[in-house]
Amino acid sequence: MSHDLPILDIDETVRTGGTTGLIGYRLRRAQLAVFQRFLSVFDELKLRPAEYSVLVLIGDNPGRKQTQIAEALGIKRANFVTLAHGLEERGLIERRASTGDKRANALHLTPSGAAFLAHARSFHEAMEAELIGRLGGPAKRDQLLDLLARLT
Amino acid sequence: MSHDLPILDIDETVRTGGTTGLIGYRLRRAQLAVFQRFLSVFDELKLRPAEYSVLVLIGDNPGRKQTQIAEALGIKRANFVTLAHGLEERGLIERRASTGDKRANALHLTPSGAAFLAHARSFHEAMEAELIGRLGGPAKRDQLLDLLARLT
DNA sequence: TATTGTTATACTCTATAACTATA
DNA sequence: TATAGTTATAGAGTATAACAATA
Repeated sequence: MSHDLPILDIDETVRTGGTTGLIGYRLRRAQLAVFQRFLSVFDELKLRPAEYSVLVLIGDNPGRKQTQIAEALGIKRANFVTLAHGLEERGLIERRASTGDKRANALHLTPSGAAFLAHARSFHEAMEAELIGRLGGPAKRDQLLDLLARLT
Repeated sequence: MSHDLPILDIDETVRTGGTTGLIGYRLRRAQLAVFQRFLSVFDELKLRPAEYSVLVLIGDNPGRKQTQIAEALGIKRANFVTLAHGLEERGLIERRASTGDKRANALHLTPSGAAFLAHARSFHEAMEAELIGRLGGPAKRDQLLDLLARLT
């Protein structure tokens, strides 16, 4: 892998000989490919990436306020409302009255939400295993996560 | 870097102890961070990532049809119309009548478009150098690009 | 005054269908 | 029949402002 290879290998008839950077471009391409894979795997569960991450966070941090979960995921609290409402309508989460602060909603998984999350997690783990395989093993995965962390 | 660290380090009060995968999540986070950096750097040029990639491709492949440039970048040809129109209105590109096929537009940079692109490239190269620094050098960058390619 | 959840709204990006003129 | 460019449109995702209830 050299930095002066063509940016594009999608269509061999269109190429660049640029020596400019391409980290952002390749990063975006890889992210889109992985997300596309996620979408197709989670299609039958009718679960979007953001919804899955919310369930994971609530499962690991029951009782938190909407603002806390939303901020941890980089979701604006205004947009989190619709997301949480959808999960609540599906019976996966509950918005209980918070003890102490009457403004806040304490988020919890319902029993069926916990079961659903366990199922979704197994899907995710299978996908992750496939990605690790493509990367060349767990050591390569750790290498990738380390490099990504340096960009964040 | 181990795989059973918390997914979230944004807010220490919200964490997961999950052993599930996080490649997609970290990939998305890193991609957003890099794109955010791109947006702030290219803000004064009033240039979006997609517009920049189009200019680069036209610069390296003058005379190509809209469809060819669009497909190479994963942009729908319907959405490419507005994008190309904006670049043309700014005097950066030209849509010339294609020789042979009267349906097609042959895309070219204008002289000022070429000068503008050279300027934008220098911005991009500086950003890329900064990213390489954060990664720990060119070897690390190549390592990252190699790993990303395996995911695509 | 500040914060929580909420509504309304707008802007970008992306996706599809359908049209026209050419091939 | 198929392709190139275009238009219209719809759906996500994301952003801000403003409000009522509560702190």
